[in-house]
Amino acid sequence: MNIGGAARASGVSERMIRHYEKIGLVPAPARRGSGYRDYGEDDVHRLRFIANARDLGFDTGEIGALLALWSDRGRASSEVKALALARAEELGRKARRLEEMRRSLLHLADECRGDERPDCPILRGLAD
Amino acid sequence: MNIGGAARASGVSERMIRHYEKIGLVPAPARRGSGYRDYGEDDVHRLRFIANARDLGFDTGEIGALLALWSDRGRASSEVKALALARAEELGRKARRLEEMRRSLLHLADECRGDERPDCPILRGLAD
DNA sequence: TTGCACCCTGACATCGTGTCAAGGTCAAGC
DNA sequence: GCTTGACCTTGACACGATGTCAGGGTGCAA
Repeated sequence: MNIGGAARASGVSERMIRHYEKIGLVPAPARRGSGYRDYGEDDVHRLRFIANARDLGFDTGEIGALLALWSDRGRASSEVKALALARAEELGRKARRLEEMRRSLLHLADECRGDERPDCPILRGLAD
Repeated sequence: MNIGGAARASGVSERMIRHYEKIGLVPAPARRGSGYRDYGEDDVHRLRFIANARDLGFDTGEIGALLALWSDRGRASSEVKALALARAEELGRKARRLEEMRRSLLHLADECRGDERPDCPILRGLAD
């Protein structure tokens, strides 16, 4: 399978497939005589794993760790669970931070009449 | 005031002050004979405004718009309010997305024993 | 005068991703 | 066999916000 097919099958863009290859997240595939990359089902599977992990907010370092665990038949599930829980914790922190910013903004907006007059507590709040 | 003083007074790093100057978010300040940038209170005030807006998650484009409204004595507060509400809405979307990712992860982790055995539904979930 | 803290510009790095350019390859249809 | 269009190759530039480093100039105090 060419890179375009692997991209369609995995949901990872060609650009990112080449990128993941460069940073070592996926192995360099075999090349045809033409120089074209040649992917198999295993490669696509690995790419889909990466796409899923990325969609869950893991960064490339964490994905690398997960892939290593995934390929390691002897790993303990506790390692994976620890990674997942740490990631969940961080996601929770980020979500709370965003929610806090949102409340601050809504609070400011609440006090703003939103009419034709220039007076606006939002700008005053930002200027403090 | 030199750039270091402005940085300390505003909470914006020297690096970012120069950056904001380059992209036009703050005016180029006067220079001393030595070439040193020379800042006044107004500059610091503007930088603090930027720091606050940035902390609320506005990107530089939005901050530029807010600054223009801030400096415009005749603006209608409705414009500012619209920007703030749109930003709040986007923050809410992001927070919900993070929360959703977090729940997915916790759900996977919940089904994982987290012991010495290699069997792990988290990895199986990622591989789908 | 010496030394230290400060300033200047410019460049490179990060991270994930897009896009473009210049060129090679392949398969289908004529 | 040749043309055409879709696909592949590498490399480079870009974003946005920020850090850091290098090489050199300035200002002030002891």
